Amino acid sequence: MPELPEVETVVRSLAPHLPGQRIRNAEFQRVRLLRNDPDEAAAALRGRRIRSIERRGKFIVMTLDPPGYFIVHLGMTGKLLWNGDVGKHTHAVLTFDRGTLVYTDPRKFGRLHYSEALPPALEELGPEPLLISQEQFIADIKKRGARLKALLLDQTFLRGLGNIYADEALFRAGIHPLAVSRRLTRARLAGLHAAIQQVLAEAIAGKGSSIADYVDSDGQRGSFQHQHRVYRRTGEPCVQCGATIRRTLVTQRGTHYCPHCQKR
DNA sequence: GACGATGTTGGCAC
DNA sequence: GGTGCCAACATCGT
Repeated sequence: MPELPEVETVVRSLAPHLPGQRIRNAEFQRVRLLRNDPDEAAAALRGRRIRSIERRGKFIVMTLDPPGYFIVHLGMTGKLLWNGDVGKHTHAVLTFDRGTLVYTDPRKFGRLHYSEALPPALEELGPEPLLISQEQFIADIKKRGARLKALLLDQTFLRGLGNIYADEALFRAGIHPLAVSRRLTRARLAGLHAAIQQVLAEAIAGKGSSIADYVDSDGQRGSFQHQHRVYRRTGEPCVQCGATIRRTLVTQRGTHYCPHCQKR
């Protein structure tokens, strides 16, 4: 479900509620997505305060006081709901003085993790796409020989892009998803850098894309799905040239592109 | 009812 | 070390 713009939206919707609040109680189901023992995680969280909540790539990091981290990754179908309903797919509930934080995830691809230190997966993330300079971005890509879309999805290369925004950025830059990274010209890579930053900024402004069930912590859907130019538009006309949008597979992921606007 | 698709990523093979 | 494939899971559309 959630890529950078969706996770950013969830974090922004939680920021007014969480910082400063003390965790009165924590309850976890015994499910694979919790990295800890449920009882140990609950015991570790009880009594601690949330000092801050921030996004790192697609991870949500809550810094605690006394020190520690509670880390959430929403996977494909994870939701963090403020005062949300507890249901069949609820795996965790944190109770505060002034509300509850409910984690729900039907497919269980998400991750919940209490940790004393920042886990390696977070340390190994690549740069933030909204912060990386054009020069650095071009230099990094020039070192790699992967197909460009696979590289954009690699979180250790760049943090935060997923299937939707990789397709949308490649379309805006006019680059074929199977293009070999190091063979692209500097000019085209400069265009890709700009396209990534534009599409992410616009998607954040639209509060993310709600394809099926994505919502922020207040249960609000995003609107950016209405601005998608290629993602899930297979068979429809290209908004730029009218050619028929195609779908193929790259790294087992559905990949949408315009065969006329995105030359290899 | 079966089959294939779905916003992710980590582990394994080459 | 870089790259690519598959599995983990539930649900929905054809």
